Amino acid sequence: MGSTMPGASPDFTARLRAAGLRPTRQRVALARLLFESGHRHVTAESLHVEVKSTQMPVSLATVYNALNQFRDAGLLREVVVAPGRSYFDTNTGHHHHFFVEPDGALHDFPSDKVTIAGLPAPPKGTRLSRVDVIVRVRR
Amino acid sequence: MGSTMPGASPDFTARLRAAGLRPTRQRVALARLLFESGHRHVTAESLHVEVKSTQMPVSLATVYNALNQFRDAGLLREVVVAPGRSYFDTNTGHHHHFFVEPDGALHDFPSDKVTIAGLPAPPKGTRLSRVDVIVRVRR
DNA sequence: AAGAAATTTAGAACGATTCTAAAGACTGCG
DNA sequence: CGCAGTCTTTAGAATCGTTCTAAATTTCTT
Ligand SMILES: [Mn+2]
Ligand SMILES: [Mn+2]
Ligand SMILES: [Zn+2]
Ligand SMILES: [Zn+2]
Repeated sequence: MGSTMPGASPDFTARLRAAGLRPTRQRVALARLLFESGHRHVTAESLHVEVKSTQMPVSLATVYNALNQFRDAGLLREVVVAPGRSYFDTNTGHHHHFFVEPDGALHDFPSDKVTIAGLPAPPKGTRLSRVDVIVRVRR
Repeated sequence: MGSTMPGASPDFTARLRAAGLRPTRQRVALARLLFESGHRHVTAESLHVEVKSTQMPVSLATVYNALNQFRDAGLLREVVVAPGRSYFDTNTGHHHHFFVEPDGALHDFPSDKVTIAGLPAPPKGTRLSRVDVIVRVRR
């Protein structure tokens, strides 16, 4: 058995360490929720609700800290679709989003079949950073 | 001369009335700032600063009310580019945006030269509402 | 195990936006 | 015009999402 933490998640521990983050219990618990299944879109509040119903409840401040750190480390990407609320996306690859207006649900779609042609050159003195396509839909 | 308000703006008065909004002095003052010259991108705060240096200062609450009403009436469109701040856009036609990351500046670009091909069909039970393209650039 | 450094936490603080309820303005009618 | 009715404005309080503070706890290194 493992030397220090039975039932630990060496995967997430290593992944956090590789990102330059100490694998604290809180960060491991959050990383498990975020990364152990498929891609997800969460808000700080939704992730906090989720982690509270766990063996390792985590304060809301820590959820915010972790999300920002994970984003800065490239483990997450932040998606802005609505004023006043940030979504964090575990899918860091190239893709775009459907945003379902009333409920606030986000759905990925791959960018490799999408062609954006005819974009003008960036304004003088600026370099392209990212192109976000948000397809807003309603029921 | 006009019958009741010398120096009034019949243009804006009529435009507000057509939108189902009473042409109050505050709304006329804001409409003048927003619509009398070319297209603009404003925040509630920036428009408030601007209108305060006018013969008709307007409270911040009224600026928020007016921007939301103008948006609901189709006179403005709301653009979401950064968490925690809403931009209102006097250009309600089809177009997209450059967003200059550090300073928060927005620049329009026309959508008629841009081709977006290969967008997947909207999720089941939803109808397309709008496609937003945000080209994020940095200095 | 001990010390140093990083992290977590509760609660306060913050900035943007909305709400409340009282005062004021606009409109239609006499 | 003058009034009543309705809508609008306003200051200030409240709310909401997020960040900050500073003290307690955990992690890491030796
Ligand atoms: Mn953030
Ligand atoms: Mn709004
Ligand atoms: Zn996504
Ligand atoms: Zn615009």
